[in-house]
Amino acid sequence: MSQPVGRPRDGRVDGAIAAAARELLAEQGYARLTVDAVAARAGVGKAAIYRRHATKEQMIFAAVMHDLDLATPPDAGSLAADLAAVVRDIVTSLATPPPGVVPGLLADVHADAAMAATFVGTFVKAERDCVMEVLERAVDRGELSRLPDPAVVHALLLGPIFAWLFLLSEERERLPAFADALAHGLAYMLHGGFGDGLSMG
Amino acid sequence: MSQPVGRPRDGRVDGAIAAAARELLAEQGYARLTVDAVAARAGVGKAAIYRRHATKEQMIFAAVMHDLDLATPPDAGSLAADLAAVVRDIVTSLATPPPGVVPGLLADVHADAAMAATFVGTFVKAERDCVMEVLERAVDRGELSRLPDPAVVHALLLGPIFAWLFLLSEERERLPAFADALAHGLAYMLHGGFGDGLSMG
Amino acid sequence: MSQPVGRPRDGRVDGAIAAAARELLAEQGYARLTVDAVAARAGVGKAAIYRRHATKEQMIFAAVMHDLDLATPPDAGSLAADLAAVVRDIVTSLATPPPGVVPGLLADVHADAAMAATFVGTFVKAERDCVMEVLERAVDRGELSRLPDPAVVHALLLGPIFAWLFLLSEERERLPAFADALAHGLAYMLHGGFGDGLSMG
Amino acid sequence: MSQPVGRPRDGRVDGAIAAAARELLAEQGYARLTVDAVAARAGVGKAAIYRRHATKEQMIFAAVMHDLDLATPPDAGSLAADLAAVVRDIVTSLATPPPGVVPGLLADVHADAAMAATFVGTFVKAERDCVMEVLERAVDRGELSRLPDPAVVHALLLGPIFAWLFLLSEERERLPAFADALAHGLAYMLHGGFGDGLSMG
DNA sequence: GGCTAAGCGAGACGGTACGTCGAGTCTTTGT
DNA sequence: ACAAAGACTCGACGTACCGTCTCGCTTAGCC
Repeated sequence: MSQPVGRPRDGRVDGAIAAAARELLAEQGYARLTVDAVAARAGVGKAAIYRRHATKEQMIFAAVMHDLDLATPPDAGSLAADLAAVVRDIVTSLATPPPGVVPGLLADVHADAAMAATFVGTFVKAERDCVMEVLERAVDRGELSRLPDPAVVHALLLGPIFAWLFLLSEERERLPAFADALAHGLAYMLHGGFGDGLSMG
Repeated sequence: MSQPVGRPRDGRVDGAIAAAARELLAEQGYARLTVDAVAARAGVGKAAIYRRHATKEQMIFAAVMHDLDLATPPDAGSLAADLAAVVRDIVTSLATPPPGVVPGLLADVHADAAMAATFVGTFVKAERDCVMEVLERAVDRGELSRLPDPAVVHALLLGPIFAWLFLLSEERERLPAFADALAHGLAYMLHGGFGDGLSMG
Repeated sequence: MSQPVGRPRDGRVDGAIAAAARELLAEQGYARLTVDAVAARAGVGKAAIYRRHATKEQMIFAAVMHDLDLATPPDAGSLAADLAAVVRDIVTSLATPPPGVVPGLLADVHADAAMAATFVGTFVKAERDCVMEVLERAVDRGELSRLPDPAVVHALLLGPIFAWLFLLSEERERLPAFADALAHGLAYMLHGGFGDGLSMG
Repeated sequence: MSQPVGRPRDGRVDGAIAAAARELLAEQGYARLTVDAVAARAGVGKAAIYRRHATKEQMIFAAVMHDLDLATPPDAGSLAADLAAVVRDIVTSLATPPPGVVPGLLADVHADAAMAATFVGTFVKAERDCVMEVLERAVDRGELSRLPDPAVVHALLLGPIFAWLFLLSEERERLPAFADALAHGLAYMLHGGFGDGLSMG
């Protein structure tokens, strides 16, 4: 391993950058965010940002994703309850960032293959693992006879929430009720055998 | 009504701009699209573009949205079959544009209130009308006892397709099968009473 | 000769264009003058302007030069008095247009060979004829023994006035006194034999 | 004094901009000069130009004026000889730049109050100092009894040269002879008392 | 009176340059 | 070697203006 030489990085700088980025995203929106503004707000040189992040997009990605809580929720006793917990986590992830940030980030992810790989390997995989765990619990419990395709279930959980917020621009007040109904409807579907093997994949 | 005065707009210019924009989106991707390049490709001055569109983003929006086919599909005899037809239209809308265009457009829509209003009033409303029509047919047919909330059904149709393509980056080959299963699963859910009154909306 | 066919030009349009151009030159300065503004002010289409003038510069040239009085002043009895009258005409030509117009016009003349030819053939030649006439009177009168080079005398009359106004930006109040001294100084010089044949040309 | 912070300006950039501008003025003329072309020729970004000059015109002004040699010529022993030396310097200043540059610059100077002030404070003042020095020498020598108004003498020196070149478009071959005659004629006039006190100023 | 040709105001057209802004890199001085 | 500051190249943006063209309409002379 290489011994670090010279002045070590100031750890407070990382935090200042992320905080400044989040503040400016909230104040001015995704499209109006500039690296110069982040540097100025953070009281930091632009070089300090580019020493840590290869591009502006990766800086934003890091700032927004920095503390996403994606641990699998504890066993709630039933598939429906477990799915409801997962859906609530998804809602939190999508509804917490300032408006415009999630669509902006998604566009940037699709414009850069490296970010796409990171995004799928980090965020998607973590969520997928939650889904997988919850489904396996249901099989173990005997609620489901076979393990459904987790990609399918994942899409059915994540997609409607995303659509509600960012495609249809429906009222956010109704989102918790919609999320809950989604979890129960999906459990009903899975109990009915949809999602098993051939019928869905 | 004010009768037009001065030289009228040349309709071929609108078409040339939209065509050039679509070509360049396909060839170079969303992020690399330049207004100058569109003007050059269309054989048009930049002024002609900015006379029609306030910003680059609105030009792209108009070019991509200009001829989306969102007519309600004919009655297929059952709710499941009708939903399958709607889902196929949605898949076509989302999967046809060159990669990166849909996420880019979505980000731009969320960065501009005027575009957001247009987007909801055009694309979303047209799709919503399809959904509504299909659900009313099912009620008329006696398949459903009550009319479900069309916003909920819309989110359940559109969201998973979008997630499959743009959030989860799942294989496009499996999309038709997934779309079909989605339509049938959703029909099963609606037959089961989910979406009626309190339980979902 | 070709018989004119079709609607004849509206003579009021020429006047309106020239008047609008002069007004806008006075209000906004040479560099800020636009053809659209002239057309709007004149209540005229741009085509009407370009039907009469090949370029913006020629339009300005015509508008500014439209009524320059360059008739040779009557015999005042002496070379000095005649020169003083010519100098007063030159002062009027140069000091009357709004500030910035003369330098602007001069730059345009030097940017376009056709305008340069017109300028020399019109304005310069008319002034040169005045100078020539005045010098010939002096020879006839016996004030001068030989005819000086009119180009030299012309430069010595016109140049200092131009310099006072546009190169040195000296006070305009002192210009009449300066012009008068110039005329007398020049007459003194010519009486002394400067300007004759070899000694000056 | 505030000590400089951040990266200092690269002095080579200033030189490259000025050199590129002068080259392009010579190659393409005043009207065809573009800022983009200057930047490209200088191997410099446009931002580097606009960091130094507020407008295209000020850039050209700086490029053309940057190294005008306006030192007072050494004492040549007589007023006529001193004036001849000053006139030669003026001829060099006016006849050296590519055609069209001097009129163009003059027009731009009159379109911008800030440039006008700089022009008078720099170029005019330096020339005026030369004139003043030469006249004082003549007074010290006893050639002149009183000091003439330097503004008047300046106008009489500079104006005819400018007129010869840019107003009358006379032959450049005859310019040296004209300049020499001008110097001697002016010396004759001054010796005769014109320019003293009341008679000229 | 009808026909033809050219004028008219209005404003869109292609093109070109402007001056600004942002991204990512580099070069200072300090610590 | 890292820090802040800020100049650097590059390239796109949206605006402005020029000179031309295209509308619908008016105004003349010639049949």
